[in-house]
Amino acid sequence: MAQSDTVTRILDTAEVLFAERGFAETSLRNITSKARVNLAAVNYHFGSKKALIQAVFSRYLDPFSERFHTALDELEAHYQGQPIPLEVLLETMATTVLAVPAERNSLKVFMRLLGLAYSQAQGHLRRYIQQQYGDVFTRFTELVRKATPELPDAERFWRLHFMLGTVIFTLSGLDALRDIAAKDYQEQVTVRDLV
Amino acid sequence: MAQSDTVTRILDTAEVLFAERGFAETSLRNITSKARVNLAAVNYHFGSKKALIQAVFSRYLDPFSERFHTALDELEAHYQGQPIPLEVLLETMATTVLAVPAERNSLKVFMRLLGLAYSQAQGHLRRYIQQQYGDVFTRFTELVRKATPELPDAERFWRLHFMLGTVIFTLSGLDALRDIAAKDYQEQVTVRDLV
DNA sequence: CTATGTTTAAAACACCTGTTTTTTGGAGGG
DNA sequence: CCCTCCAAAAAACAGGTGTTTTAAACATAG
Repeated sequence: MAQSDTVTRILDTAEVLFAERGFAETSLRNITSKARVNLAAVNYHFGSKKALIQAVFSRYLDPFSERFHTALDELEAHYQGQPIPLEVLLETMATTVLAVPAERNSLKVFMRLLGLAYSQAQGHLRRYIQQQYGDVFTRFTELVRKATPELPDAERFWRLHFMLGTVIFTLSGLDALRDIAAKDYQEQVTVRDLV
Repeated sequence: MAQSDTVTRILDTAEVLFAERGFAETSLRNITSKARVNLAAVNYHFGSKKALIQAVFSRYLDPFSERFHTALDELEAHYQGQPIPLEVLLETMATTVLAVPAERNSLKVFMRLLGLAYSQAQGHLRRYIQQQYGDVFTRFTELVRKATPELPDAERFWRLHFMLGTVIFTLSGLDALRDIAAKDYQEQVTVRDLV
């Protein structure tokens, strides 16, 4: 069993358990037993549970951050200093978000993790994400600012956070909602329908 | 020290600790030591930690449920079978929500708890809330249905959940956002501004 | 005052947690 | 072959968890 096998096995198992039950409710023994891996492997490869949590996020956010940066590069090159239309910015963000989990587990897991990062106190996580990926978000909001110069700063700030809240909250509870919807209205709902 | 004193002391302390750090991250010893109450008192008065969590929610949701029912009664009496306008329904819900925590701790705590109930798996909680307060919500959505007969059921369903997500997500992270807003824009934001 | 039921206090219980240490296994290079 | 190095496995550790038990204090009714 090569190293990478054990490491990715841990990451794969951890991310779905975290997404399902939260961080505190998921023990290392839950993860290692389900991943059929020795308990000590987590502390051996990652150092601590906190580091494992951050590694789970990195595996999603690193590709996202990179792609989003290059996508914004292309947009800026194309518009040559002119403000990029708001719809284009939002569309770009949406497609970048959707592109990431396609090759990994699922959009649901990704969104659940983002929701947990927001809601579940876990101070270290928010700090980590802030200092690791804060610049992409700052760059994006700056472009949004140029796209909507008529809005007061506070107004734009609140609208962005409303949007974020709606998306993360809804998509992170997606299959619960899908279940309700299916039961109530005999209707199939897919994510593509929503975007 | 009369009984009620110990019980309410536990509830008062538990609700802010739960709101701050979540359920799993808050131990009974945290609660009882901060409330200056014996550890065993929780299991004596409530039976278990799960029951304590449910009791915390009941203290918020029972008054809310009751008031909301009577508010809807008055509306139905006033409109005498005619559909109640959507804006009136939403306004009523908002004012009822805001009325509850006025006499208790704070809107922030109430919203944080609702957010946790949604996001933090805690299967027993969602089940409890569903079977305890499901009827109020059902009644409300039914009135919304009559107010918006032109909407397909699924469309209305999603719009309601989008709205819920926005409100809960935003208000539950309110002071974090308030801090950011204050730092970024030197602007004071109050909840009243938002509704 | 005694007796009864109820609330607090203290201690102990069994279990689970993240982490560390020790031991084993096995592959690659001199 | 032996040695080294690294990964895996097993065991042990210290500390925290929810809960239960035991003992004491208290109030109240007979």
